[in-house]
Amino acid sequence: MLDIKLLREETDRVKKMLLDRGDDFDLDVFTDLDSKRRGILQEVEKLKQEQNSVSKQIPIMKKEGKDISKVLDEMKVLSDRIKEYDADLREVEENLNNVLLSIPNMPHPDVPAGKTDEDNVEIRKFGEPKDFDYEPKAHWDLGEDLDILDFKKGAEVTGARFVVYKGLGARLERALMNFMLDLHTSEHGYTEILPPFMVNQNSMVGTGQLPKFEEDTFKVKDTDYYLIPTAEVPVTNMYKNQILDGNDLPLRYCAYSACFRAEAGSAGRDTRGIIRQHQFNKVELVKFTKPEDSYEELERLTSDAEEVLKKLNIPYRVVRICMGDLGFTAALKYDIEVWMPSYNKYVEISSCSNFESFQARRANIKYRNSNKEKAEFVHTINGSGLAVGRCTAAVLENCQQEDGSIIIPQALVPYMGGVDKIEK
RNA sequence: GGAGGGGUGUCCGAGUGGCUAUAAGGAGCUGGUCUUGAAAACCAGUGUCUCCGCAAGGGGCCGUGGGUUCGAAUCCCACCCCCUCCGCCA
Repeated sequence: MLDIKLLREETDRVKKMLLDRGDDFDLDVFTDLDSKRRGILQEVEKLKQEQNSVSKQIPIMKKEGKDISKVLDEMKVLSDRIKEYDADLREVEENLNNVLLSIPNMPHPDVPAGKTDEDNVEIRKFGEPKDFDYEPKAHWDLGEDLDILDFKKGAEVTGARFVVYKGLGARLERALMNFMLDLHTSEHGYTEILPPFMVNQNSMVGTGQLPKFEEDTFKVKDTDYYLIPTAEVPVTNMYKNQILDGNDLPLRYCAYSACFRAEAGSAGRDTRGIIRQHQFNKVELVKFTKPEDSYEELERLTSDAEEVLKKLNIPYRVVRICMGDLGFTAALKYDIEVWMPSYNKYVEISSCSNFESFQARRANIKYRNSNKEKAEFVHTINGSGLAVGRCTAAVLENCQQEDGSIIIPQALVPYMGGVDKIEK
């Protein structure tokens, strides 16, 4: 959510932002509702002031033995009028709030212009894609041949876009999760969280998934609960409606969770393999920082996530996401893209974003350095560290041998119980 | 799932329709007095708001949302959360 003062005072700037993002939201809707609300408010508050002051007089007049029946009659009329205004106000405020929750974040000036992911700007690269002297296999073929990924069973047990990991495939996925969590907790200073995998609607609004992206979510029937699309949601909302001690900032958390996404609108994309599933594993990094530290912390978080691929020695690049591809909530975003031989290109494996105060304002998360100061909104930052399923796919494809076996990266071998190769 | 108890400001905690509840009292915090310095003691200040207003000022907020009333933290309804006991259960 943006500061309402910004929307009022710098309407043109916000309009330009919406245009740059390719968002078709009409800001005049906000302006109208906002002035309507203020109009009603000024009327009703005048009436309430009168009601309050007369109400204070009533017990005094009673005590003096005066006849107050006429005053009570007048007050009844006043009270009814206030109720009418309040009802109008409620309606306008509900609409206004929905509008506020539907306006995307203001991008940072460093966000490159552009409309699609084609326009994202490469920032740096690690490693070189291996030049196979044979036709490399895709991870779905490798996985089926080695009997470690079973797409047929996933489809039978549940449906399309679900997979069953078997044997060393399951072990590899679990090894990656543990490897990532250990790296971030013991070397990068994050505190591990194992959050609930369902959250209430309020939390989904807090981090920006709702109300706009309902069709991307899985909702649990007859409850207020949603399956989390990322651990960002429960972890960020741990501090909703709280004032944090500035001396404790930045807070750095890492969390494993399964993630659930309906992938509405992605029909036909990445239908083979484990790149785009309805359920996948992810280790998420989340930070709460002071505003002045947030961009430095974003850089650190991104490099913390990159470290996973460096240690696995798998090629990747980092891109800065352009205006049109930025997403609703971010002010600035880096994607880490891993080399995927079957796609013959780099594929997103992590998105690292600074939301500035956008989520903090929605979830009402503040800090103050001492109780002399007025509390201010924190900045929130998060990124995948990394998407585990995609990382499994990357290991299979990048570490494959001509005979279809997989050489496990050295850093993972201890997590594989000493197994250094997956073969038939 | 059943029965009972509870949710009040930074924290503890009082308050069951108007009678300084204009949220008591205490702790904490800030400033001061005293002191070589500190502690203690004493004095004073100290809730919040993405609410309205140029300001003066006004309004809202006692778990959440409705309602009753001239007037609600207080009464009514629904829901959420926490605690105790019972049942069920990995």
